[in-house]
Amino acid sequence: MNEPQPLFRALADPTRRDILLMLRTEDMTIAQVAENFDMTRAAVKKHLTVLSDGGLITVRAEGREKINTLNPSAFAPIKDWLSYFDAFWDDRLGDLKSAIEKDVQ
Amino acid sequence: MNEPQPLFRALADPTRRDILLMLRTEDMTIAQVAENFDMTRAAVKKHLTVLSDGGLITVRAEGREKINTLNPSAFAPIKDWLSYFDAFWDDRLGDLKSAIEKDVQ
DNA sequence: TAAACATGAAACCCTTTGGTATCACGTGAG
DNA sequence: CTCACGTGATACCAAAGGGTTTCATGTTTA
Repeated sequence: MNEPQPLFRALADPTRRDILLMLRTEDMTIAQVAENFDMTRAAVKKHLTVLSDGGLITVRAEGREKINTLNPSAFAPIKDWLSYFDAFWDDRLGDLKSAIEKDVQ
Repeated sequence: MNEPQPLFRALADPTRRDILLMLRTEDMTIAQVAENFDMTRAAVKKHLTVLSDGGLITVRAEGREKINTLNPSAFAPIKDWLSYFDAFWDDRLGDLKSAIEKDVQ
């Protein structure tokens, strides 16, 4: 449970990763985000939906505009997943240590 | 340069993420990996190719077998990319600090 | 109220992707 | 040498993805 799939999916596209980088410095409307890309507002809106599905952004209405805000805490599951491979490092270092010790004898 | 796209792409599929987790404990042939999934060996081979393109595994021939080995150092670019959002945290905390100080006056 | 504006949503198109089945090829064991 | 075995590669298929166009809806503003 707590499926990280929508999160990994959201990060798999370079346009979406660029959007996230943009949103670090300021919240933006859909139109503002779209200004920075050579594609239609509709296409950008689709990307924003995927980012929202992944929990990476939150959207709030402000009059007729929708303000998109970065939600950096959503990166946690990815960091957690990556940490599985930190343990791997420890194991390998352990193996190396054992091998060396065995070799010394 | 040093495009992380093949890396993000490789991690976007749950089957490929599971393969990586398997390879933490031991190197495996294609057939061995395929035993753990309900799909053909050809399909698994495709996933392994994507993982190799992303630099996440290395493959060596051993007789008529191909041994797939995890390459955990390949995760570095993802960690680097994620660190862009650690800086964001610092910025926001700075903003909060400024807001509080202003509020106190 | 009427018109401009920001967005939502659906239909459609082409490409990519995850999967299959099939056949060819190098390697190992009788 | 033969034949089974592990793999590589290709053609093929259905579904998903990224994009466009078009139209509908709610919100300002003149």
